[in-house]
Amino acid sequence: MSKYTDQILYAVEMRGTVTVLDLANTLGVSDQTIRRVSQPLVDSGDIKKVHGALVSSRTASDPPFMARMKLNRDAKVAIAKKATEIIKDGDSLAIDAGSTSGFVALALRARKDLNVVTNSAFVASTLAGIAGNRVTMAGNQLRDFDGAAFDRNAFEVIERSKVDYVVLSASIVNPHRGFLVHEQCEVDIANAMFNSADRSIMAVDHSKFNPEDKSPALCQPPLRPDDIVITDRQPPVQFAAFLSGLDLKIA
Amino acid sequence: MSKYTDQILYAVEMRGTVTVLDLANTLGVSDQTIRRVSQPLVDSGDIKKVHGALVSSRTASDPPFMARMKLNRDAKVAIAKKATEIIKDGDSLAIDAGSTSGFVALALRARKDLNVVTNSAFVASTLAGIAGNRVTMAGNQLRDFDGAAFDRNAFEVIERSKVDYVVLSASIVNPHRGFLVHEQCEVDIANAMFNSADRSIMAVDHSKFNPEDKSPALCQPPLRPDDIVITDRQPPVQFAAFLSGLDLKIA
DNA sequence: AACCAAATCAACAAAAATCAACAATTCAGA
DNA sequence: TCTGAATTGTTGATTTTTGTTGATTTGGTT
Repeated sequence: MSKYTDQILYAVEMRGTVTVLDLANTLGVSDQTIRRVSQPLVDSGDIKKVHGALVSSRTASDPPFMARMKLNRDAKVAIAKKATEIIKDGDSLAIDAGSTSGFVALALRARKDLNVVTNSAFVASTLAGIAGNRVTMAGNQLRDFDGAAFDRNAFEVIERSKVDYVVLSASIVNPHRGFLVHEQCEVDIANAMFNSADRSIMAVDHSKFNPEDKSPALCQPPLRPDDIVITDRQPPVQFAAFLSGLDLKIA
Repeated sequence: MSKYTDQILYAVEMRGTVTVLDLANTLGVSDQTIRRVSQPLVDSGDIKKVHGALVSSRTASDPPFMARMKLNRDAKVAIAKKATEIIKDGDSLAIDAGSTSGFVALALRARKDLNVVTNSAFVASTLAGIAGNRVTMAGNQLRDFDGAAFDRNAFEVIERSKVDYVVLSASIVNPHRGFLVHEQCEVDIANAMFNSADRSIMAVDHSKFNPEDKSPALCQPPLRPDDIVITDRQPPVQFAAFLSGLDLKIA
């Protein structure tokens, strides 16, 4: 039993399977430590081990929300880690329902005493597990494919909140139109969160920076000066003007 | 017993695990003091100690959510599987926030087009991922250790629902008093769900059938004739009278 | 079969946590 | 004010854990 045991068990149960390197990254320790600490868990049959990863010894047929989170996983993990360097214990924050935000929520399990309001059931259940956190789920009716709520209750709850940070995500970044998503309801929630927050953190991986992309999309609220943009690679030069004045962090 | 004992106990119970240095920091004393003061607590078994941290050793009646998910896992998996034989695609159901219910939710990922209302963020995010499901999260304010909601919104949402089945769980089964849980708010939610449902499914593993257990507890709503009880072993003979008239299924 | 990259393992050095002993501090009661 | 018990911080020795390095194994590919 080590101080990492609980977190390893949680990650394995939650995701069905986690690579050793992934765990090492999120817990901020070396891969060797993960191997050492997980050895007793494997011996006692709590979890199983395959080459490269730890897997839940439960019936191996339930990769929940995380399955969809495979895309650009490394980039998102890095971005999420960066976000935890900004957010401190005890901070209050709103988190949207994007997949990158899901990784931020997982990484934020390393923080404590957080005040969280989110419209994503995944984010809510991820962070509610940490004793000391106060988590508020905004909304009742969940969208089927990602468990996010966009009903009236969601807006009411968000609008009566006041938070230090809002963590937002985007599907596309366009040098002229800004951060874009596909659904109006997502923009509306983002706006409500944005207005409740002192400062915004926009988390987008490099694949979203596509100057050519002309697909129809809707604009997220324009960021304020000194709002934070976290990404995993230096964005193309076309975005220089658009990003000037923002606090760009490369994970 | 020192002036810090309460604070240490509180911190450990709240957070599940706290590093010694962390505690020293927040209490404004040296690490050595924390070790000295926590030593008697460790000796008396109130908390446990690992290298670098103190961890909660809460007894089986009230462990953190994820720990409970490990307890009697095989039994719960079997029970959950049985539940999926009763519940068909397209059914509507309410699910409470017990740990056995968490397994039922995982097993129900094999069903589709379900209408689900639950006050557990874990259950909600588990089932929201399935295309075709309509999932409603009842409640906004989540309890920290298991992500369950018991606020007014939870009751409002449940009370305006109408479902085929309610999946309930219990902490103890007593031959005279019935199915018991520890918190009044859990009973209240169970009652609300019970009243919204045509038929109840009570999911309890064999370890809960303890005729001796006298620990204080509150009664779940009394089941109606032909309501279903799923468990993993034939209950002791003392329960025969209590279970008569119910539809007992052994997984 | 041979090859490569990634993962694992073993072993040692570095870092962190623990423990024991002692000095400094607090504070109640004479 | 003084005394002595109890508590706390500090120091250095000891133990445990962790990171790193390099050799070895594994899984997959040509």
